[in-house]
Amino acid sequence: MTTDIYPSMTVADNEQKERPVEKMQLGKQVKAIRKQNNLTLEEAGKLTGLARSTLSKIENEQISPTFAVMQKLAAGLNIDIPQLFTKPEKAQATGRRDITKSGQGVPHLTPTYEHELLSTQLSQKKMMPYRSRVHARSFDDYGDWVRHEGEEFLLVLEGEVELYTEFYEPTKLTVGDSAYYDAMMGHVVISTSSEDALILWVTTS
Amino acid sequence: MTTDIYPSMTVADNEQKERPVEKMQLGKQVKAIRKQNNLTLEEAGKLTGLARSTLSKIENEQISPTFAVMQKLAAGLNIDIPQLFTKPEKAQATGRRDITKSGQGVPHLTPTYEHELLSTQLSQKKMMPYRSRVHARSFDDYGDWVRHEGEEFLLVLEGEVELYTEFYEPTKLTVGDSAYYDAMMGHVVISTSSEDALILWVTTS
DNA sequence: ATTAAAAGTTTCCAATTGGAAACCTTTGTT
DNA sequence: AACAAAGGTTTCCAATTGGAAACTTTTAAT
Repeated sequence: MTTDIYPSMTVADNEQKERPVEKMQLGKQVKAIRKQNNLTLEEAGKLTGLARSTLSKIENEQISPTFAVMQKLAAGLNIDIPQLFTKPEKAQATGRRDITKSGQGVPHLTPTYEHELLSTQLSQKKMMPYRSRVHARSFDDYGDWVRHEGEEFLLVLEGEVELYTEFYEPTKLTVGDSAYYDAMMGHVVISTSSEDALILWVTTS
Repeated sequence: MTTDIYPSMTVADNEQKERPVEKMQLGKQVKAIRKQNNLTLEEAGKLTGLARSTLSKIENEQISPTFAVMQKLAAGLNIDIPQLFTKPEKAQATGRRDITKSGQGVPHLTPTYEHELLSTQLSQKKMMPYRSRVHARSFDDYGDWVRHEGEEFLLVLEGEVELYTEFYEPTKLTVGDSAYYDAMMGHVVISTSSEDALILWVTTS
């Protein structure tokens, strides 16, 4: 070993420590998925291009399917391969809700926007909704692209705006129009009407 | 949920549409991971409990390993199985966007709602936005609670509604009001004004 | 209850995988 | 350059998978 910052793997290392083995039954999972789609082995066979006997054996853990077969399975059932052996993480049913009356959100001001954060009572949520008045009137009001992790959905509530996104032509949006984009792609919204535009935004956390 | 928005799978369905096949080379990936850890086939063999000939053949795509072997591989190299065939997601910047002009979404009708699905061009997205006219005028129009995986955000665009959620008192919402809740908690929205209410909904996938 | 059809399991065997060892190739040393 | 050693590939074969068809169980209908 040279001077690695992080210890690299060694044979000895691993022979010791046990990694918590993926103890999910691939078979159980496949069967569950098939049942969820109300398919018989015959039908699933048609979809995946596999013999129903093969499917039966996989479901009953009598054989360990090859990767090629797993690909056929996933493609045929229209799912991703990991779903074949990963438990569908059970809804963390928080059983909570949070209502925000109009105008009662948490304000957050910037030169270009006047944000009103919604649903701020729930901390662990997967989406971040907020409503914003757009002050910006030109791309230069931002200086540069806005860019961050996650995906973003927006809906125009009032006014008219122009949505600038990297790689695309600027697009005019009016009340009721919406857009969905990868937020890592540079993006910026400016108001093109006389008054400020009002936008609803939802971002993934 | 009784009123599914998305159609369920059928045999006919799938025989038509091709799912973009995971065209990642499992072999390339395995080799890359082994190299990253500065392991020889011999060493990797020790770690995983597989013959170096087997590893060689897997890396060169000469054989399709069984799931059992993939488990050994993952355990031995101390990674998760999906990493064996998934490119290390580079902030998965899809670099895509999808704009839906007002009224141009995909319609979906139920007795209680008139949905307009937004941003349907992007398939792998994390949020599902749609705009709905609420026909329902009483809880009984639904028969039972609506309940499903994920979280839900809603914003009232027009009209007045009453939001029923399990464990909470019904709440009146008017234009601009919003709510965020765990969708596993029973929920239902009814219009309380003379005309149908219009709601924006965003659900996690 | 009986029968027919559908769904699922098991058997049998050809095709493919996985391991041991032989066989190449590359790297490093003199 | 020649050699040795390490790393990697290919061969050969036993073990296992995957498909076709036989067989058993379940469901539905009379």
